Order: sequence, then C-alpha cells, then structure tokens
Amino acid sequence: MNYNFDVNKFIEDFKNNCSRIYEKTFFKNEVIISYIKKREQVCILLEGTADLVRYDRNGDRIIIDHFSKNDIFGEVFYNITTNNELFVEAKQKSKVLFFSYDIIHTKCKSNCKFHKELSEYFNELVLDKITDLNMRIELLSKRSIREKLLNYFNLLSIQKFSKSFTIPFSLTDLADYLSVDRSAMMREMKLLKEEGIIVKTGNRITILQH
Amino acid sequence: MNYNFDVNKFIEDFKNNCSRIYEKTFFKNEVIISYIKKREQVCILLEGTADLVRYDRNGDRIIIDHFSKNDIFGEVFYNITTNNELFVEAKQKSKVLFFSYDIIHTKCKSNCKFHKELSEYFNELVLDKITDLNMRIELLSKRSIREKLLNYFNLLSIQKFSKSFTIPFSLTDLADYLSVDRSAMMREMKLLKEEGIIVKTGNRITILQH
DNA sequence: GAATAATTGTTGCAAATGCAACATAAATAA
DNA sequence: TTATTTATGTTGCATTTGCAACAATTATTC
Repeated sequence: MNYNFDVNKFIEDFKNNCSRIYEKTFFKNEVIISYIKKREQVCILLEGTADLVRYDRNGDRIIIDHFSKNDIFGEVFYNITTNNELFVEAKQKSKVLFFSYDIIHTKCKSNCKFHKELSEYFNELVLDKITDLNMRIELLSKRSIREKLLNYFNLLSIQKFSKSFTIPFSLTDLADYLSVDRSAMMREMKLLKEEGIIVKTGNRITILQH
Repeated sequence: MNYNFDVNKFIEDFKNNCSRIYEKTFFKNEVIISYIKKREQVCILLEGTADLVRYDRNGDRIIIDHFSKNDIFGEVFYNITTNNELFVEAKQKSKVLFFSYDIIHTKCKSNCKFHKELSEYFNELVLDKITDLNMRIELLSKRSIREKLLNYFNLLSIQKFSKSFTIPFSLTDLADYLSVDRSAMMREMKLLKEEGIIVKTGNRITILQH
C-alpha cells in the first residue's frame, strides 16, 4: 500500500528531533516485545516479518497474528487478562520502530511537525490493521480445514495479483495460524491436489479452480 | 468503559453545527448498513445491539462481529473482496450515529470544536475495537468447542465482574459466533454441566471451576 | 562436509464435531 | 387466547479432525 509518505526520511527527522521514538534491529527468533499490562508501547514493523505468539494452557502454540512491513502491533491493542505470556517474535532479520502510544495524539513541547505526520500515518495503519483483523476473523470462522485453506489461498492470490504464490509461512506455522492440526492440514492439501483444485510444489501453490 | 465524554450532549451539538453527521433508529431485524465498496461510512452504536453478518457460499451464516453500546463499525474497516453480501442487522431497537470517515480527520469549514472532540473520542473507540477483534481471534483460535466455551464464559465473567452472567446472544447465535455446530455446542454445554464445571439455567451461566 | 535440527510428508486409529431429525419450551403474531 | 414461529434441548450416526508415530527431505550449525 502506498501512503504517500516517506517513512525512512520521516524516521530520521523524527529521531533527530524527538528522541521519544527509536528504532531497533532484531534477528531471527529474537523476542521483539513481550506484552506487559499498563505499559503502552506501539511498534511499527519497518522491515522483515514477525509473529504474535501465545502458548496456551494446553501447550498449544497459537499464532495470533502475523506481521510484515508496515504492520503495527503492541500492547495498546491488547487487553492483557491472562498470565500466559504473549510476545512478538522475529521470523527473520527485522527492523522495528518503537514509541509510546501517548506521543501520537499529544503534541511534543516543540510542537514539531513530525507528530502531526506520525499521527496521520498512524491512522492509516490503524485502519489497515482493523481490516486485516476482520479478514482473519472470517478466515478462522470457516468451518472446515478445506474452507480455511481455500479462503487463505484466495486472499494470497488477491494480494499477489496471481493464481500462483508462495505461502509466507512454513507449513508448520500456517497450521498454527489457521488453528488446525498440521498433519490434518497436510492431508487436506493432498486431497486438494488429488482433486485437481490446486497444484502444490513445496510451499508454492497454484489455484486451478475455486 | 468511561471516556470522560458526554456522547449525547456532543451529538446534539454536532448535529446542530455540522449537518454531516446524523442519527437514526432501527428496529429488530432491520438492516442498519449494507457494506458497499468505496463508500466510507462509519457508524457508532449509541443504543441497542447489532450483528455483522455474512452468508457464505455454503449457506452457513457467520456472525462476524457482535456490537453493543459504543461499538464502531462500517465499511472503512472492511475490505470488500467477495460478492457475498455483508450487512449489519439490529438485534433489538437500536440508535446509530452515521458519518463519513473523512470528517474525522479533516476540519470542517467552521473549524468547529466538535470535529476535534469526535476525533479524540474516535481514537479511543478504535483502540477498543482492535482489542475486541484480537480477543475474538484468540477465541476462534481455540481448538475445541469446550475451550471456546470456557474462554468465552471467562471473558463474560471478567466483563461482568461476576462468575454468573447471562449470555448476550441466543444460543443459536452464540454457535454462529463461535463458529461451531449448534447441537455440538449444546452437547458440550451439557457435558460441562454434568462434570460440575458450570451451572446453566437457560441462557444464564455460573462458572464453578475453570 | 558431516552432524544436527527443523520442516515436510504420510498413515492408522481414536476422539471430536457436524448433520439430521426430532421433542419440548418460549416468544411472537394473529 | 390460540396459532405460529423461533429457540432450546437431545440423540444416533457419518464424517472430519486431531493425535501419535514415523520416513524423507531440506536447513542450519559445528
């Protein structure tokens, strides 16, 4: 998406002027942020990919969200009610922008223009986030593994403007994302292949009919 | 939740001053808004309850979201990609505030203070919305009907500050909301009762252990 | 480059879920 | 009030899904 907004220039200016925003790089499997009650940190993913993960009391891992460039995350968007740890983990080398939620809608002392820009940019990102979450809810609402897969493939296809695409997860992670058993998901993929609905070579999928 | 903000007074002032915002009352089963691509309507539910509903290509009804007082909804939050109609339906007599998304972040000609207030209030509501959506995603991620029910009951219990509460849905709708078969859900509720985990009389639940 | 770890792929079997069909109770309309 | 619709509650059976255990392939580390 194009926000008509030069993030990198903006960040440089902001960092020079504001000092309440900072950037950090993370490597694969590092924890970017662990959600803590009452703090109000917000992050924007500038580069890389990351997952919001929880291990629930059965030991099941849930991938609650999957982030890529320009996605926002942080504890402001979450009501922390249980004790189960909730954290965002880098899936590859990632650059992340950190700031506190309150700087977005309050002016800084110097009344700098960067706050205004961040605020506007942030609003766009928030709308995108809500849209993504709604799509994910529809995905999880599908009643069968088959429907979840087909729906997910369809979303990727629309995103990539093509009937062929690579799944941006490992299949193990995809199963956690769709909230189904991995082996059952593999079985269903096999059936979809056998029925001529998709072509699958490794993590690359082509939709033939839908 | 308390936003330290007098919505009703605000609305009166706004309607008198701005004319780009209006309020309407709906009765049970009436369609409040049908989501249309490219339009950018936003609604705030002032009174009553309503559901965001879709019928998918299998004829299954999905309750994508359930709204009560102060919830926001509208097509800005949705990417309309399929042809399946998507609409919000009043579940009881409801009062709804309508306006276009663009009025929130642009000043009106008279530079009135209401825009500023609406903008601030709106930001609070947006955060709440994201929090709700995230909770719902976790709920739908639960791997079994039992886990979904217990998780949902737990949320209600926290919301109502009590181990006893009334389910704000019909059980038929709750099944659609949790995205499970109604009879299977009833069976699971029965088991939870028999195992002494909950007490259930009609739509009233008491959690005994969890 | 060999050893180790992680991911993909497969299958039998048990358990959970959905489907269908129905009975009963409650709410709504005539 | 009575009739009609809608919601709740129940059960047998078929299907789907999850679990467990393993083989094969691909990445990663030493």
